[in-house]
Amino acid sequence: MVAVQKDFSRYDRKLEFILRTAARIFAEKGYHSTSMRDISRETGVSLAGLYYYCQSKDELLFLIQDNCFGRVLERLEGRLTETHDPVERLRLLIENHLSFFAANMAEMKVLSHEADSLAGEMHEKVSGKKQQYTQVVRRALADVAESRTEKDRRPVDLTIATFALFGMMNWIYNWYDPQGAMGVSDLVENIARLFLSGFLGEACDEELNFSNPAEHEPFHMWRGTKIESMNT
Amino acid sequence: MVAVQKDFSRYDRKLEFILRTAARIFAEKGYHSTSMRDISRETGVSLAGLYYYCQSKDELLFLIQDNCFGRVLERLEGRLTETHDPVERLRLLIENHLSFFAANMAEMKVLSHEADSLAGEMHEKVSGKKQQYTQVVRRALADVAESRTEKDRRPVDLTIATFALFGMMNWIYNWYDPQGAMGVSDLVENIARLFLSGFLGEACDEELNFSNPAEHEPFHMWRGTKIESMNT
DNA sequence: AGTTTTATCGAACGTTCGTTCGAGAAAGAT
DNA sequence: ATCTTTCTCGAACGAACGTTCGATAAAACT
Repeated sequence: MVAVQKDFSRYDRKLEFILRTAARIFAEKGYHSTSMRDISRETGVSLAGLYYYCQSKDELLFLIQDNCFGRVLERLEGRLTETHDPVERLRLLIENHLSFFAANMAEMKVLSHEADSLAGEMHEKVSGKKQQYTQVVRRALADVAESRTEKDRRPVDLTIATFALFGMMNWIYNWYDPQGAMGVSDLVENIARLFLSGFLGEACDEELNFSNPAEHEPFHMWRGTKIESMNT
Repeated sequence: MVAVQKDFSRYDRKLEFILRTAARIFAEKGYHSTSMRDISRETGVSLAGLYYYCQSKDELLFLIQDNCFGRVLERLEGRLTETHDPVERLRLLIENHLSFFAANMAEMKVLSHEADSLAGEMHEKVSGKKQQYTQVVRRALADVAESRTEKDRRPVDLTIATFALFGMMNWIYNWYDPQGAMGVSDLVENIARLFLSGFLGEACDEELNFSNPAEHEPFHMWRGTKIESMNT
């Protein structure tokens, strides 16, 4: 019953290692096509041993999604306190989403692509966070619209705009290669530009403050250092 | 060996009925979570009987995807001959994609969501059509950009713009309800507006010719009439 | 040292899966 | 009416699946 720091940390780090590996395989072959034997093989943990760290395959998916959503939300809410300017806040939001996506492609792909692979309570909990996140984005868009005179604003439906933005951002798991030549900064700048002022339309670079592009340091959702093998 | 019209038609119509049902179930529960027994139950065709109409479960998915892509491409190429104005062509392209999507939600969801569920030759063939489609869209965007002076154009990366547009359009299966209050016209207008002139930015309604909204007649990919049950 | 807690695993269980086979019914042709 | 082709299906097969159990090893604690 006495949980010393070392034991607690050991268990947690190995669970995290399993989750990280599982996320990678889920992203590669899809949740339903991945077997517990796949995860066993890749982690080096025996098939039965996995069930010491989770109650079911479902729970692995849940832990990945819940953790992932928690981190994005957490970081977003921290960032949004930085400024009160609606356009700048929206740019922060896009930057937060895309840089986190790029730094955690596997987990975010699992989050986007396996949204309906859970059922029951677990599905409810993840869906709750998704709705919460959606509301934050919708609110941010509404703020931008309201900060404008009717003349400087496009007559775009708020719901469509919200999901269009999500579509632009979440679709990247279908084509973007984080290792490739195109950096996260390019992604953020282009998508923020596209969404705000469109493919044609007038410039808004001053407002978006793209003259000195921000640093986009990778933000990994897992705490532990990379562990190639967990053989003790 | 003598294939009379009636026999040929009978076989084809039943295969189509199976494909249509399979597409619906694939869309509902995902390809890998759908069993041949599910399809058997919903179609009323016995488990073994299904294999008279297809060689494998893979082939069912392939036939749906191949058929679906074929139809969109076919219709798009027909429509694109209507005009030479780049902006109008792009609007046509968006309208074509979204109205087809809305009229064939199940099939298009299967196309978007199960893009990597096939392997080997079948995957190659569908991927080929996808690349072809992507090229057409990319070309259309390039034409729009080239028709503009540098001043009237946003400095947006062509690859990012292409996939951002696909993201906006394909993401709708995650939220849009074709039976709901929001019509396809709303979808097309808003997304075309958003993509071309952005959430802020200047108007482009004249160019997009939104004053008299076009008719968006449902275009169903299957030829046959609706068949509730195939009991003969 | 001994005792308790934590961690690991081989072997197996029951289920479900995609697919096959051969017999037979239905439909069409002559 | 007879023969041929087209179509259907119950029953079964082998493989793979998620999960469990009891034994055992490793680690931590006293």
